[in-house]
Amino acid sequence: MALELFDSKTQSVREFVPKAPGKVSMYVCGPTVQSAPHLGHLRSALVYDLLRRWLEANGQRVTLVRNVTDIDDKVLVNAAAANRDWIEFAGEVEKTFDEAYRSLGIAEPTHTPHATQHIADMIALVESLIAKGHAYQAEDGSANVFFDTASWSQYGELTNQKLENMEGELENTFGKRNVHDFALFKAHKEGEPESASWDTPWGKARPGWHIECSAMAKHFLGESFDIHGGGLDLRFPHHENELAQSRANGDAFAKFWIHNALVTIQGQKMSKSLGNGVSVEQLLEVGSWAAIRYWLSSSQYRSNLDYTPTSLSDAQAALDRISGFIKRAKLQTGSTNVPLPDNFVTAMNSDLNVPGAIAVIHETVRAGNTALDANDINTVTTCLSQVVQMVEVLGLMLGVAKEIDPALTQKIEELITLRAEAKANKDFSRADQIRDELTKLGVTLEDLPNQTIWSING
RNA sequence: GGUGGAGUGGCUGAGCGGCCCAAAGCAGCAGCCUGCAAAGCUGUAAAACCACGGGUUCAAAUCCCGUCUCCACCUCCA
Repeated sequence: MALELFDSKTQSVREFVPKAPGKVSMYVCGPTVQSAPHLGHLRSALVYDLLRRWLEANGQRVTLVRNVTDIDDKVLVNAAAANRDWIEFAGEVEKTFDEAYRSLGIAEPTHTPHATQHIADMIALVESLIAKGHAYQAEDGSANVFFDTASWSQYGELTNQKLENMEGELENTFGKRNVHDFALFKAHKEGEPESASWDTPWGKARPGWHIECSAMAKHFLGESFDIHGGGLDLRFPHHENELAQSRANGDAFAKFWIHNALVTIQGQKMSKSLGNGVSVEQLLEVGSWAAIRYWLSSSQYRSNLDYTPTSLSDAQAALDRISGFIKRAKLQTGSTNVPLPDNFVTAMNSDLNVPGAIAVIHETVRAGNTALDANDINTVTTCLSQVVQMVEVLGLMLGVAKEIDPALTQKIEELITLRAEAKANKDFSRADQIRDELTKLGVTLEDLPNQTIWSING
């Protein structure tokens, strides 16, 4: 079965066929680096990481572009509030995103363009739009440049809206012809840093938010590409405007629009503006990065994902079940190359049903555990191989190879040996005493029929 | 006012016309294992009348109509 994805422009599930066989081009809206990431940003990045992994697992060569919006009103405002140079500020915030992505096992995109490095591309695109009659310099003579929504009859096609039904800004400001027109370039304002504007044919200005994605997508992927992704909250106006700009310019733009649903907390959207975001620091107090990744994968990407106090501990418990099987099975056998289970493939191909795919992992773990009990090594080998490969595709086992201080390892193993001796001598109070000691070190013991294995920090 | 989406067991969360008297995980319970166990495993066991009311169909959680509730977007947000 082929991969089917929900295209939010046509609002239908369609078979995904890349325009160039074997190659997939994807553009994903990355963060505006105005403040540190919260769960929602991580979910978004993870969704496209999973899509990319699945495409690659199926032999596609994926070119993934994820931009960084490093010039924007909020960046300037937040930098000023922190009394910092905005460029440094944006760079630092970006680092916190990179760090979180890396820790979550999200692979680096093929390209990570920054808005400030593609001003020339944007100017060229805007000049072209003006020449085609779809954009204009502000009526008030400022360096503001707007997209002329009235000139583009298909405006609203992405979100199925009509201009006359839309609420607009109450006041028509900055020299727009129409309240729904949106900025392509914003004129330099008094009090803003000189470094935050560029010389353009219309005067000193900085780019509007939407134009960067159109320009950078075209720069890296061409006029037409396969997939455009981003958070559901970007559908309008951001993606609608991107589409309008690019299409009005004559570019075919994205063939599939993918929108990931949001992370909620108590049923409400987690967002910077609501200030209810759960930060990475807060999460790491209750769970590991692996638990965060597992949890973020545990709902289909088009469903909301509600954060509850037990979310991460539930995820950690489920993950421990999988890693426990892998660890035990590896003591008995190795893994070989086997095909992924059909159910797993079907789930992944069904609009990236990752929770369905995870269910298959658990089913396979159960089968493997049963086989371990029955000493059925052939089945154990098959299950282990399948689990390892599925886990690999989903990138679930973060930090499996985490390093432990060799001296500590030695101490732990000595204690385990002493405990085994005590047990052999039926000195159980001594054995329990040693076990307590290990518990204090954060070590959990697991007594197997013929040996004791251990893990650290739960 | 407009445009989308959602309501499934104690919790999380799949399924979207028959394989569903509803996957999977967590919690719980029972059993196994164990010197014991806070660890591990298993479940032929238990737990959901799939928001509510109508309808279509041989067959509905899944389709249609109505009602209620909730969420998102139309302003910066993944």
